[in-house]
Amino acid sequence: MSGDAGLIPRLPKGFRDITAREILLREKMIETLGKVYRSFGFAPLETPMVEYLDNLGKYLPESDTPEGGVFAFKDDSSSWVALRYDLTAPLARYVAEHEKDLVLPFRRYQIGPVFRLEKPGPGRFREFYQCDFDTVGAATAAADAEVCCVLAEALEALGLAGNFNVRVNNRKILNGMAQAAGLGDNAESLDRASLIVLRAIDKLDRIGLKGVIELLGKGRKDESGDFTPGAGLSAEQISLFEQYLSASCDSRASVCDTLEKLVEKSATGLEGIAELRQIDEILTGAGYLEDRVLFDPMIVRGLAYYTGPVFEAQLTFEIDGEDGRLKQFGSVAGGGRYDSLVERFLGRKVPSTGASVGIDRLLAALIALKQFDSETSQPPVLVTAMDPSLMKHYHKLTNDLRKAGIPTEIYLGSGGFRKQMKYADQKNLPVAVICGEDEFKNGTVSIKDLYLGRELSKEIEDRAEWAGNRPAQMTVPTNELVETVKKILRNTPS
RNA sequence: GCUGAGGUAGCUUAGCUGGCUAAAGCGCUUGACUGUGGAUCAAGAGAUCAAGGGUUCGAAUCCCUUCCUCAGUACCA
Repeated sequence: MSGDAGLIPRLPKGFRDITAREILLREKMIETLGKVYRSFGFAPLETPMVEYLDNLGKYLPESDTPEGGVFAFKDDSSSWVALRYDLTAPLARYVAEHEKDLVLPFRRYQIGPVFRLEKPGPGRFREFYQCDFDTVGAATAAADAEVCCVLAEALEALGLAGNFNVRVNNRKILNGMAQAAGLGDNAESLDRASLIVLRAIDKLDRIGLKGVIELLGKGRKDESGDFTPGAGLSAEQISLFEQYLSASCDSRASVCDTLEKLVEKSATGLEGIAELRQIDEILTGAGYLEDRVLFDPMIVRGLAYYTGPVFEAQLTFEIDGEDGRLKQFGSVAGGGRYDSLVERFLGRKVPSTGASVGIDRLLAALIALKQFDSETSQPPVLVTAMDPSLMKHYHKLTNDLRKAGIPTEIYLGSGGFRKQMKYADQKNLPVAVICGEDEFKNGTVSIKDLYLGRELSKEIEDRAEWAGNRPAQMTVPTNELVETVKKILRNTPS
């Protein structure tokens, strides 16, 4: 808020700076996820952050201006380009463009930032990381089942075993319900009422059964007084959906049985059930039981391009929010089958399925679980610069430590020795190496264990004892520097 | 997008029925301590009270506009 030069430094809305600790944790996560993806045969791919707007499918039909939700601009030839808003649309472009060279089914994973021009919220930013994996050109339920396996393995590799479940539903069943209720009999495009119904079901966990039923009927007014118009269904139609909504997710088989009765009049719906049964069979055979993968009729997942099974991974624990309230993490990954995405380019369907892990929320969860806490990188040892004329020597000491694999920095700031110690303390460094005139003359260095010193200071009241007796400090011959520092670091909890 | 609540030193806040030089804690700088972090003590720096306009003799305080933040809600590939 100062801006003395008249220019106010500020970050664009919805973006954030990410600092060391989080970056290191994220890199570790990415490494883990990549390893799991590769173990299933997915190969990494990188596409650029920018694509032509029409390739992403985000343009307004009448004008050539972009639809909301994307960062778009014109390039030097006045073509509209946009920052990618997910990794699936670029994949479709890639597959269509290199169709002839690819061996199908094509498996790839991609990890990187995506951008959405939306209202940011807590934990929701306009730039965030996605870790996608997809299988392109595989139409069978085996490919869908595998997506569930990858998600389960990925979350377990991150140390979340027992703290998550993967939930599966099928868009064909949802569409079948709409048909059974006499809403839209068009399996491809949904009418207005069906849209509202699907959105309402998606909100079940947030607004409750009552809220959903209000949305199926006339509409719903929320706490803030805002009114959302409903689908305007008849009492009869609503009661059909009520049965759907009260379906629990016991065993996968029983979910299929329950839903089958509700959609028995819809061919699409029955198709969806059949697919789920196949997925169940494969998962069960492969040892992915209900403790890891559930069938959940309430999963809807956006409304865009999904054509079959849809997936969502949820964390099942809660943590204390800053305000003391319990906070749920909710969905950390999602995906589904999309058989029509490549069709825009090639004119024929290319059956594809996959999912995306949202790194940022997962990272927050892992931090909350203290999963990674002690594994951040080693903070550096500080070589202090007491006597400027010995700078050469300090660089030599620094180098010796660095060559021994110990991260080491040399003090480069201004100010006296006292300030240097304070610097080391404030940065929470573990060790300070001290070499003044005296040490240098004797061919020694002094090494201070700052961690131990911090502990000792709790007992010491007296300044003379603290400063004068040099607690937690030892002087050794210069050639013992590396060994001594190593020994101290071994005993320092990080 | 809609509804509501807010923006006062780096941070957390007080002041808000208009009235001395806008207050405190934490943090920061310096010294006591000329080669030693913490603790203690002392001194100091730091705020166009979010921005712009209006009412008034006088505005952090009242009114309008914009921006930003927070909560809920809508949309969301």
